[in-house]
Amino acid sequence: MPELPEVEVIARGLCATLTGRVISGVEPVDPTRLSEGAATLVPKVLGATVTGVRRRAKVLLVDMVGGATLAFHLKMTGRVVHGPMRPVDRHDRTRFILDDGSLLCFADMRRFGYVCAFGPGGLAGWNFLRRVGPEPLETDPVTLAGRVVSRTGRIKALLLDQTVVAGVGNIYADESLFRAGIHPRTRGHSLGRAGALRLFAHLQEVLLQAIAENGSSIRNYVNASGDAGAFQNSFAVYGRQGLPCAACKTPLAAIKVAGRTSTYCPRCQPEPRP
DNA sequence: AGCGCAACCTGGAAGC
DNA sequence: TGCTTCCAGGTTGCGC
Repeated sequence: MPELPEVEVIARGLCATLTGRVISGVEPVDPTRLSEGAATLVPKVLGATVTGVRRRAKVLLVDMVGGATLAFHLKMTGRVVHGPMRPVDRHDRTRFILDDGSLLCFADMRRFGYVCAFGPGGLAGWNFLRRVGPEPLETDPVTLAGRVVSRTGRIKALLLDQTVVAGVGNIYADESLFRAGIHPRTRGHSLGRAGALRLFAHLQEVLLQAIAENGSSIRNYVNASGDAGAFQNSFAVYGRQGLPCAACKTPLAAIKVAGRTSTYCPRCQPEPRP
């Protein structure tokens, strides 16, 4: 499940190999994964030259000469891989043929993800991106802390809320809460300035470490070249229910918060006072 | 505002 | 072996 670090790694990889390439063909293998009909989407990108690839929140953005942009939301199982031309695979959803004969393929087993295209300037009007909160790696922890200390909701829910802070999913929410010693059910306003600052400092640290390790490969994440990441080997809590805490050996516990499984250490992350 | 829950999907794992 | 059920989770939308 690509979160911020995984999408960032994909974007950096694609930026290196895709910049300067021209989109010379589009194969809408599964048109239901397009945000609009192929008849209107394809003309926005066909013949366009790629100027760069970047990430905003968990969305992958391919910019083109003239200001058009191709956007991919990978959701749970989506992947975008650039490589040699090959036959259509079972999970291929949209395929882009480039001027050097290579293939940019959006594949997604579970069909949650989607592709959209925006004409010049159109990206700014995309409601999804307009509502997304600040980038955690490009924002001062003081500013980020200010966005949760006045809220009454559970901190785990706030971290997952893309309008509060962009790009955080279940893995990095759990990992940063563990590092900060904060229970996932703690309310935003009871974190205190110091607690919130500590949390976002740890969030930045864990995101940077995950990017440096090429992201986390669980289920089927791969980067733009099809390679797995390594950060899953560094998980302290995610997916480790029942295993001993690395810090204190207490068995890690799992509870539901905001409808998601939250794994934490009952001793290092004590229950908030009600 | 916050929270719970269903829906969207598929495949792997666990239970019977 | 073969069936059913559960679970994974990003996002939206609905109701309380």
